[in-house]
Amino acid sequence: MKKSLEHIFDTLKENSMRLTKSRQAVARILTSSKDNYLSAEEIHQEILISQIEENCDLVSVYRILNMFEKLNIVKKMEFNHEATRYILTSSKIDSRNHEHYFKCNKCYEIRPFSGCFVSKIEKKLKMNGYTNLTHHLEITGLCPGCSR
Amino acid sequence: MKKSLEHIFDTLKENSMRLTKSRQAVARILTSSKDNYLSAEEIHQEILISQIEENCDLVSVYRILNMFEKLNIVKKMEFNHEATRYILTSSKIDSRNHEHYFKCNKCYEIRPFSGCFVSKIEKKLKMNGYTNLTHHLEITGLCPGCSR
DNA sequence: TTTTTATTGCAAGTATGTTGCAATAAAAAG
DNA sequence: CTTTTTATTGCAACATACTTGCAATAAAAA
Repeated sequence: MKKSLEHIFDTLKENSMRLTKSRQAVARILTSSKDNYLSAEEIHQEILISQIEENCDLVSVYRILNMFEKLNIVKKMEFNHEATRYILTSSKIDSRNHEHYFKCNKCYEIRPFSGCFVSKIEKKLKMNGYTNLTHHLEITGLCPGCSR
Repeated sequence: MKKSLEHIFDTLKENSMRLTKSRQAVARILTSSKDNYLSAEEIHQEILISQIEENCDLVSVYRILNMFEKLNIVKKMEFNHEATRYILTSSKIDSRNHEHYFKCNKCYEIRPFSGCFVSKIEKKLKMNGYTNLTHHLEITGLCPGCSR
């Protein structure tokens, strides 16, 4: 926890970005929340709730998150037409380099899964002249806990 | 072409929906356009361009498309954070029951591809207690034509 | 033709952002 | 430890992709 917060601060310094209260607040929420996938709106709310002294406009949260993405501190996760969610690149989920997720429709938990079957399809496409391929896979349903 | 247009009109009658000019216009664009995936905005534009006498508010296009979806005339395709696209359920693309698409970033053509590798993953998940599974896969890049 | 009521068009609202610009605050300079 | 510089912020406004309420209109029934 502490570690990744310090890491974010270091990254900001290395890129000569100012260590403002807003940036500290966003970083703190990202590293301390039990959810590892948060929307800008949720981060904004958590900042408001957690500490009265701290304040950060939603617009700034968006700007900070976009900057964090450029600095490779967070990764954007776009689930269909929902609000973009942000995940720390240093998190367990991302560090294993998962690109695919299962999302429960009831508890909203997001779980990554390993094994990318899509690469097989991409291989085929490449052989047929397709280039610059990227993909996005998303499985939804009910997780074991919510299925009971 | 003609056939599917008549088919839409029949479906409306069967469900005692009025055969209004707006609905005819949307149906006409859906069945006659060379694109088989159209957004509400695009359908609206094509109506405006194609025949001066016909007019249909964008709001109505949305309402009509939502109704068409309920009557199983069209299917919604949601590509990431882009505008929803609508495809005729009677189209070749849909009738083969493809669930996955390749979308070219240059010419914007959407091509379905067969073979669902994802079902293997879903099988695994089901064995582990997951239920009500659905998935969405999307591959983007450059098609052979645009790669040259 | 008249009547009924489903449908439409307009205005306004919602969600999820982005952008311009003056005010503020972080870091550098003195 | 002030003052200065300029990056950052907050507010208002704009953008996109829709949805909703309601009075006016038009499709179908009477």
